[in-house]
Parts: sequence; structure tokens; C-alpha cells
Amino acid sequence: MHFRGHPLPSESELCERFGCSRGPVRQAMSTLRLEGLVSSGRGRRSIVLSTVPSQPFDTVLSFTQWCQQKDITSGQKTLWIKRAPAEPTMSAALDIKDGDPVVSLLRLRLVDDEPVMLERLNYPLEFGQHVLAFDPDSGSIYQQLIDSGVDIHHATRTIDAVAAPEEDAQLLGITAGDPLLRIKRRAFTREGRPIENSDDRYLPQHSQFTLTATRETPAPGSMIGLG
Amino acid sequence: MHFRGHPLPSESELCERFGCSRGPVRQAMSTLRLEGLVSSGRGRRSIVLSTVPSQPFDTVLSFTQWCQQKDITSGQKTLWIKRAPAEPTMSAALDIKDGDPVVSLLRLRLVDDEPVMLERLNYPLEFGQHVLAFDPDSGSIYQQLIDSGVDIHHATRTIDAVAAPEEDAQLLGITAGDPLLRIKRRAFTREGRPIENSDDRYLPQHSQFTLTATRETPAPGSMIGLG
DNA sequence: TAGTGGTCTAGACCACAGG
DNA sequence: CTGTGGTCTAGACCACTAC
Repeated sequence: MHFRGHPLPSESELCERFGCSRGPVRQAMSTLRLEGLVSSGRGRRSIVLSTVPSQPFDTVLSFTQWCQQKDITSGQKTLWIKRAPAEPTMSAALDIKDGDPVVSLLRLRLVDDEPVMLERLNYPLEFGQHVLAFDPDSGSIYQQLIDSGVDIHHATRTIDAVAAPEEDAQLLGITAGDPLLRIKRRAFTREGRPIENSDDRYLPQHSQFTLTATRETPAPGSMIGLG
Repeated sequence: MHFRGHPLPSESELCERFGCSRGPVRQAMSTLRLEGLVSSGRGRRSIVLSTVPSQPFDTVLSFTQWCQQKDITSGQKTLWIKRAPAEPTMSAALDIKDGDPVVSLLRLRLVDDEPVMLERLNYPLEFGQHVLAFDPDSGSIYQQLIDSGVDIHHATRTIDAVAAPEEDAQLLGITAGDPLLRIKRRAFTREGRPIENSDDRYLPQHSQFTLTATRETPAPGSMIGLG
């Protein structure tokens, strides 16, 4: 029915078909454009670019949720969970005072019982209390936070590559110095208060990060993929 | 003046101040929201989340342009440029027939005369001819393609980490096996025909990749940053 | 030249947040 | 309760594309 290059009905036709004015139609088209699914421009019909929807925000943040969508049997082993006063670097990252309590986790993420990712998570006590009151091996911490009423509003990620230190290498079953894909993540409330500061290290042979950008919109969709 | 959490003027105030109706004001706010700069919602004032603008699409693709924005003195050394029949992997990636001509480049990117990135670019002849007819050390290939009338519409990037092979290590002045951040990129026309298939390898200590996502919109902005 | 999407105006109603 | 942003209507003009 719809394939790449296929022209869409004109906006006026869509207005008639759905019995609404141009506003809602244009808003819907705008969403599709942002997702990179259609292309449009002055004077020409809009056309289908892709029929594959981009991943929603939740999936990008939650390893658990992403594995479920991909029908991958994911596992996790929490190596430790602790509550301790913040070091200067961590207090700065979480926008709290030096020595304020921080809840920290070290988790190993598994796919088919093989380690694929090492996760270091840090939360201010205000949010970390919901993590403490929860078995971290029973499911998604993100889901737990959301269920506890924490308003995870936006997040930033920084990606680079590092050589595996001895500790990481042992846990991931590789040799020290092997390359790891590192994703540092910070999540915020709507008001901009830090919820989480984390450091994930992926085995590059098992995972990669992909994203798309469109010229018409500076904001690309993104997702994590296992290959 | 504007800081994180600072409330913005209401939409009606902005309408008065700029002498326009709500439409354009809402469109501008929508752009800021997509870029993760402001947050808004029913019944409450919009607020500032960040004062750091995200990079536009062009900048994300063009190393040259990005360096110019950052006031970094960037250099480049094209090690070779060739035209050769496509290998099976490349023909599949560029959606051309086996043996069809492909224009390929190997470029070293410099910042302050130090190598920071190794760039392998591949174009189908249709687009690569504009690269051949151009001194690749004189400026941005993306700019050259755009000036030649090539409609670079959207792009996908895949990010992972690799251990530097001997050739890359020598060119970048590091040791073989050191971690590199790899970004594989594919650019397309509006019709979905591949323009470029490339493989960039960054020294991780000099560069990193950051992106933001907002819960309200699945599409995050993205940029490359040097640290 | 006819039809398209991009942009704008000037209203309107609603759900929701805050005092 | 008032004011907010989210959404909608029903027009309008323009630049551009395809013919």
C-alpha cells in the first residue's frame, strides 16, 4: 500500500477525509516529518520516506524495555547497591551538596546469559530511595522510578570510546585495554533537577548506537541496536 | 538573564511583543521544545531548561562547518582519492550494481595540526563526480555537494567502538589496539537514494558525541563535541 | 496556470495549574 | 477563580512545483 516514494494525499484531501481543518492535518504531518517517515516541501506532494517508525523516548533510555521490544531475553546481575556521601565530581553532576547521600549501583547486563554491558548508576537520595525500595534484578529501574511518580522529563547522553580498565574487563569477560563504547547519561525532571548520572559501557561487538537526522528538522530520532 | 528554571513570557505577551498572532509564537516555542531548550505544559508557564543551543543538521554532518562554528582551526589532509568498481559490500550499501564506479577518499582531519579523526568516504559516481571535480583539501565536501545541486535530505549514523588497526594507528599517531569511536554514516536524497557511505574514526580523548532526548518528543537533537 | 505546502490571522473552547 | 498552554476552525496570501 505505502512504500518509499509513494505520494500522500494532499492536505486538503486529508482535511475532507478526516473532517477537520488544516491545523490538525499539518500537525500530524509535522510529527511524521520529525520522525523521518515522510518528506514535504512547497509546491510538491508529500511522499513516504520510510515505513519503519522510530523508537520512542522510553526505549532509548531503558535497556529492559528495549530488549522486550526486540524479543531478546535480557538478564541483569546487580553486583552491589550502596548509599554513600557524594564525592565532589558526583555532587556537581547531580547538583547536590558535597556529602549529600547518593544511591549507587553497579549492574551487569546480559543477553542470552552473556554479558553485554556494564552499568554504573547514581541517584540523589530523593530519587534513589525508590531504587533502594526495589529489587534491582526484578525489572526496569526506569519503570520503577516512573511508577514512583518521578517525572523523567529529558535526558542527555555523551558517547565516546574507552579502553577497558582491569575491573571492567574481568566483569565483561574481555582483556584489559579492549575498546568499549561508553554512554554517559544524565536524566532530568521538568524543572531541570538531575535525577540520574550514569556511565554505561557496551561491548562494541554486541551493540551499536544508531540515529537519523533530517535536513528539514534539526532533531533526529535515535535508538540503540544490537548487531 | 535567562537561566535554568527561568519562566518565559506567556504566549500572549510574546504575541504583543512581536506583533503577531499565536501561531508563529507557538511554532517558535515548538522548535525550542524540540531542541530541548524549554519545557511547557497545560496551565503552567514555559520555562528555560538549557541555554546551550543544539547543532543544526548541516553541522552534524560536516566536520568543517562544525569547526568553524566552534572557532577551531581545522585542517585536513587527503591521503588519496580514487575511482574504482564497487565491491559487493559497498555496492549494497550504495544501492548500485556490483562493479559500478565508486569515488572513494581517505582523509585525515586535524585540529591544531594534530590528527583527531580518520575519514573514509564513498560516493556513487553520480554524486562522486562533484567530489572529483574539487580539491578535497580546500573545504567542505558537503558544501561542494550542496553547491552542485545534490539534495542531501537525511542521514543515518551508527556509532560503536573499535580497536585501531595498524594502518589507522599509524595515521592517527597512536598504538594499534587503542580504542577509537567509529561513526558510520549514510546520507540519502529525498527519494531515498544513497549519496554517501562513510566510516569516521575519532580519537576518543579529543572528541565525543552528545545527544538529548525529551519525553514529550521522541526526536532528540544531536551534536558532536570536542572535549 | 492550477494546485501544492508554508505561513499567517483572529478568533474559539478546553484542561489544567496556580493562587 | 484567573490565566496558562494545547488544540481547533475558517479563512487568507505567498512561493514554489509540476504541468
